[in-house]
Amino acid sequence: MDTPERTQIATPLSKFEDSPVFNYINSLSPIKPVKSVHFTQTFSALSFASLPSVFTSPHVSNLKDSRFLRRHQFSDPSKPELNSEDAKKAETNEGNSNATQNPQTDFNSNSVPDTSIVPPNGSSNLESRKLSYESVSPDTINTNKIDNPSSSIVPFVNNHSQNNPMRIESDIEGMDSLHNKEVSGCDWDSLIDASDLLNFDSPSDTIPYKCPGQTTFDPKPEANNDNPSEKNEGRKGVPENPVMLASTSLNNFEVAELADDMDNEVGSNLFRGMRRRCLVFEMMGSRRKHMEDISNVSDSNETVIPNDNSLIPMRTGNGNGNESSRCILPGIGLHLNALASTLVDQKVVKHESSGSGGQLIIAPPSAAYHSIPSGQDLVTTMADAPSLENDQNGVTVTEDVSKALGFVINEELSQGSPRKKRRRMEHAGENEACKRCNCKKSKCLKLYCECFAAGVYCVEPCSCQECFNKPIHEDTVLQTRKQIESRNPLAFAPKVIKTSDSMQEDESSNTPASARHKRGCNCKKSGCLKKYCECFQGGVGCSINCRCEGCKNTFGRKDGSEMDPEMNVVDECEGIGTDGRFQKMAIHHEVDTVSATPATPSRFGRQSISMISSSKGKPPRSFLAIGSSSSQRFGKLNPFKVGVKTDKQLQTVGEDKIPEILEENGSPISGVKSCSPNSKRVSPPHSGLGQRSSRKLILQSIPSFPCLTPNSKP
DNA sequence: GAGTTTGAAACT
DNA sequence: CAGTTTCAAACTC
Ligand SMILES: [Zn+2]
Ligand SMILES: [Zn+2]
Ligand SMILES: [Zn+2]
Ligand SMILES: [Zn+2]
Ligand SMILES: [Zn+2]
Ligand SMILES: [Zn+2]
Repeated sequence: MDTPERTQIATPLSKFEDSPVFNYINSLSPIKPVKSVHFTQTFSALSFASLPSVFTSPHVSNLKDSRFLRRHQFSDPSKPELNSEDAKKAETNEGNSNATQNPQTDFNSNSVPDTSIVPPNGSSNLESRKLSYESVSPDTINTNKIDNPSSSIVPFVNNHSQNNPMRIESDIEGMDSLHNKEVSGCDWDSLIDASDLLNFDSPSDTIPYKCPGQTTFDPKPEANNDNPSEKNEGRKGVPENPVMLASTSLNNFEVAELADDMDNEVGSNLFRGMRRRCLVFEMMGSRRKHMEDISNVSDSNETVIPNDNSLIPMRTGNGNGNESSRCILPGIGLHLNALASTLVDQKVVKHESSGSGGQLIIAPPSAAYHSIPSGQDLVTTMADAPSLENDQNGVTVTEDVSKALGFVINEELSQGSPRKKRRRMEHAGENEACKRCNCKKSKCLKLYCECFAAGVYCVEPCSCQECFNKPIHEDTVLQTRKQIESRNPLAFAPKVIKTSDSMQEDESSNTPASARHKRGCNCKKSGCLKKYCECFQGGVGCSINCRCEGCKNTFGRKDGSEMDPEMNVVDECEGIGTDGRFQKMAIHHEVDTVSATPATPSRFGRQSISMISSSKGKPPRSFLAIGSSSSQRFGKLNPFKVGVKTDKQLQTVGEDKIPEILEENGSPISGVKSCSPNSKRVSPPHSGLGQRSSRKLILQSIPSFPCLTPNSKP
């Protein structure tokens, strides 16, 4: 797969010089810059390949693979649609409470309808995936102009490359973010580590849509199926908008949560407006983004209105999303919370720092996201979420959103690691991709259950029996969770944490993979070479905490000998994964480096490689960071909004922080606060790296379920 | 898909 | 905390 993809990319690049399309596009759109930017954003993930080349060719090759993977992931994201739907619903609800209904129901319902779409995706071929890729991200742009995926790609790429340089110089901060994002985009790992924003951005922009597992390749189908239909039915320009929306909504959701907890005030009115913007954004597309970015102009309302309209249609169009929804359902979970918190922090920081310049400041992040819009998006997101929550209907909506978020998050995570997700498809990927647990006796109320362990409710794809891990039994679920947490506060914490022991810091360096399993493994017969080993499954080397016998962990033996991540990756991707599934965590220390300088290709590559993904779309398990404030969320919103990562990737969490959180977090708020401090660190724009890293930390910390839970517990 | 292996989770 | 049982995933065929 990789190879082919690369090939394609290469082709595009070469083409793009010729790119009649490019010219054509330029001529078409008055706002060239925007477009270019737009492309960039959208493409960023896709076009990455091209970008990297700009920076440095060497990495590119390595990155490409990962990038490709990412794309797939992105494209996969049929989920976004769901999000979009949710968003729509939310809006609709505001106006009318039709859509809403039951959160649970929504969950299920969504999943069901969605299904139809999914199947196609699942079956979709790699090629189709590719196409979807192109079509998906490009959608915005393509919609009108590019009919052919391949052609569209080329133009994008071209623009991207050209634009990028421009943007960077001009935008400065924004650029950084963007730039980073792009870079990071290329490597999910980096995203994860480095910037929350990045993560969000990429995922949200392109990616976030389907189930993690499924997603791998599905995207295209979605894009294809959805886009066309949507275009015709809903808005044209927006074919992909749904995705965008979805992502946005996700973001919003998170934000909203935070906002609620932290500051509702901030957003209410503004946010609402913002939120619409976001939608518009998505809908409108890149254009606006560009505009804003470049000119910094704030836009406003126009967009919003269209969005609404579009949104509605979108919702309808969700059909596509439906499939994703299935997958998504599973995903919803704690992850969301974690992400949300992260986002919130970021947002907060932004606001504070930026003040009037907010937009500009925001822009950078957004850049990562879309370009400028992102800033708005963020805001909007916040606003949206809150509004939703506030509104009773909102509850339902919220759930939906959360779901979407969860997915997104998942995807992000998964993406990060996943280079190899693609594989998951294998045969039935589609259906199974989403599949989750298969519990027979635990009633999905014990950690045996992957869904429960991941902090997410069981969904349709689950094959569990006598399942109590459903929204209907929220009380029971929460209660059980508390009990388990009381016994082991870290029970729902990510299994893999970033070890900062020796290092610190940012950049420093560190050893390559400084992540490790929180408890270590106890393998006796697997040699830590199979997924039986949680360390291996998490894509991390064994540590001193491991009591394994005959450890041969390719990610690193207890002491130290680390193997080449690549090897693992390769193996994982193809070799190990017979199934195709491998999950790895992405641990990045220095995404910055990467983003900032392509210079460290090798390192970068390795790191990025470090993560891998799993094949199937199973719930993330504990590896993933789960929703942090589950307790609150559970109480307030949905218990399991947790996002599920697609795979089981592990999330790295800052060890230091985790403990703190656990201890401190008496309440979700506290958790947030803790985050905020981090965010502050991050806030310093100038130090792109630093911020990212800090953000990363935040995320990590947040993710841990424990944070929230701890609160509940004495 | 059924059956086996495996190591974590749960229990004692 | 260790030993045992239970459990569902990972793996094998
Ligand atoms: Zn279960
Ligand atoms: Zn389940
Ligand atoms: Zn279940
Ligand atoms: Zn092991
Ligand atoms: Zn180990
Ligand atoms: Zn080991």
